[in-house]
Amino acid sequence: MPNITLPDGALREFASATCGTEIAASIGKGLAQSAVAIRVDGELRDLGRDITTDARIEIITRDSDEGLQLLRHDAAHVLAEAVKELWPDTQVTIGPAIENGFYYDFSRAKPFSDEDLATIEKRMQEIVDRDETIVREEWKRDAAVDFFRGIGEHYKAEIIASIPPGEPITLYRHGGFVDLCRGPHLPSTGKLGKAFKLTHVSGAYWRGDSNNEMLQRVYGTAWSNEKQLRQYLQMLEEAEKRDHRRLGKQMDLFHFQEESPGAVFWHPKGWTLFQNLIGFMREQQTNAGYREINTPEIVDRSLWEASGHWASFGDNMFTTETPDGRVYAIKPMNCPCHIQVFKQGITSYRELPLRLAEFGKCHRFEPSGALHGMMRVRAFTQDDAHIFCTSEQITAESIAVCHLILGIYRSFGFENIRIKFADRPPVRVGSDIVWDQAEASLLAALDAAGLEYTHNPGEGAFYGPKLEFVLRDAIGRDWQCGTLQVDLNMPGRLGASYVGEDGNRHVPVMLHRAIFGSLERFMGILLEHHAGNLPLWLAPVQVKVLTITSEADDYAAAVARRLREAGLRADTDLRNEKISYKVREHSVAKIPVLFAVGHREVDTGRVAIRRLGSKEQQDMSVDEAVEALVSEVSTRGRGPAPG
RNA sequence: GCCGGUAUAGCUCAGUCGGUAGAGCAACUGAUUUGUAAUCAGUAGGUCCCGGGUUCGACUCCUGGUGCCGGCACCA
Repeated sequence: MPNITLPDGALREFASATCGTEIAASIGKGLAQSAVAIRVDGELRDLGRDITTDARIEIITRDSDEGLQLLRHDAAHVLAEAVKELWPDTQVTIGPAIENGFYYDFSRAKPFSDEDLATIEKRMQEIVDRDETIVREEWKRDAAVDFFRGIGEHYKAEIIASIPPGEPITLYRHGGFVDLCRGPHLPSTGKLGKAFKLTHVSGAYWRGDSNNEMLQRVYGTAWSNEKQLRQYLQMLEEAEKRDHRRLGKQMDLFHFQEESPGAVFWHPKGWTLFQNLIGFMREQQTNAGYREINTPEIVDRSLWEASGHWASFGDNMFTTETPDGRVYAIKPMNCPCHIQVFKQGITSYRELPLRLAEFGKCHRFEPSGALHGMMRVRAFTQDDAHIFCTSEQITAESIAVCHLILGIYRSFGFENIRIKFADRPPVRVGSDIVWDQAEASLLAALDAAGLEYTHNPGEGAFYGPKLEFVLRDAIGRDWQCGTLQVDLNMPGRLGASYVGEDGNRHVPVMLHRAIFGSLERFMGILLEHHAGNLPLWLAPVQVKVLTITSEADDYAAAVARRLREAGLRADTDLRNEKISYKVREHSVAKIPVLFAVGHREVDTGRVAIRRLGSKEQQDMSVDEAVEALVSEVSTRGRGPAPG
């Protein structure tokens, strides 16, 4: 006679063994329909599993985040069932729920085609219509391995064999399909509903290891109702319109071409924007006590051998051999060069922390498949800096860096920044004591700054732990931009030292930090974030003065001159075209401010102002307009104060 | 690098069975002097990604590259 406690504290008594389905039904018809699983004393379970003892429960519905995860997981199983029905000799492997959907990896000789995708989706629909009961079974390990080997599912057998002994093996069966799965699952395939769609196919390595064979992955999206599915597909369409590669063309900012894969050809407007980013960062850094330097782009291989990069990343460096037989690497990073600057002369502890910054152009021979617009390039500009300090100064400097990074991101309109803390990797240099200290310093900085973060175990650099500041592109792909790394290795390796209070030489700690990370990547994300509608202070062309008749040509030119004299980036459009044509064209080009001038404005000394994205017009004197814009630009990016 | 897809005018894209290519926009010329998201007419524009092959003939078929796109792996 189990007593069941509901989330609101209500107690219900059931005659004998009960189950989630029965409990949900006893509460209400709606709940019974939207129920997908049940949490019993904290453990997620199938609705149909018996509950024989007193328990605190919670019904998981398809509308909840957890329910949606289960729905997506079920979609993966139904996908696998469909594929097995259509092509029985295909082997199944794994199929988890992911953000927005699910995938399943299959092993088969022939990759899936787009036509196959449509066929599979249709069959999945049939399986949903069949409403097959999903049955949970507990198996013994060896029996399960034998079973899957027996039916030719060698990947499944391998997975089960690698499950630690003692852990329960559960299989789920629906229709003619059986899969190893921890569960839970929906009661039947019909519960999946119609709100799913297969989206694309791709290759994926077995167990995520590029030494293994490549499997065929099918991706899909799934939602709790069809309205959500429609909204998601619509969001993808909208996101495509703000793809930075498309905006780059539309706004005439940059291009790529075959002769230099992964390298940007900057056009005048794009380069203006690039310089605006650098100018802003330069000002912020100077205020934060950084000093700017510049170091060579081509450096003899011996320095890279000494730093350790030649051994670890030699294959990913561009190199050049000169006629005199020397081999140089085109720098993939600035750190070794910054240490050379630090090493000049003798540094006293009184000079620490010493913050050296560089807008350094780096080249990395990235794998061809990694290239992606401006987000992943082979030639890029880092807003790099290295802070040389004592170990006592790590935490304070780290806090300052975190504040600087977040304040700057906020200036560009980014509010939701994800921070990842990556700690010691299996292969690393330095003693555990030193690592303890480095990791603790970063964590202390995060705590002191009151920042939330996720933990990325084992993902730190070989020389030290790091924080990664991650921004998201238009369609939800994450890109690391800023970074803060504690390096207790390289300064010593390259012979850097300072004279301490005790008169002895000590090896300084080096903090690596970048805020944009790569200016190219940051600009890509910035463009997508604002859909190309850049804030006034960043826009390459801020004001366009449009004439309505040619009578206003001289006046327009004079107004544009006034704007430029006030420090604004302004231009005229004197063409013999209708005003609506000009408004459209410059709106498409994302010019933030349009001034229209005709005979009325000439007579009164005023301008008709139209802001991008608005249909409203404002009438102002030229003086008022210039003042308003100058004042708007001067508050550039200074958003709400941090904290 | 791996799996799949793809490459035609400045841009977006059509092009059937193998018979040397077309549209819209942009550009250019002319007309129009216009009041807030496309005025009209005309002109010009092509190594159909590159190399090799099959063929009387290749944008089209085969083959080897390269770039790009979507993933996977990688990302100091």
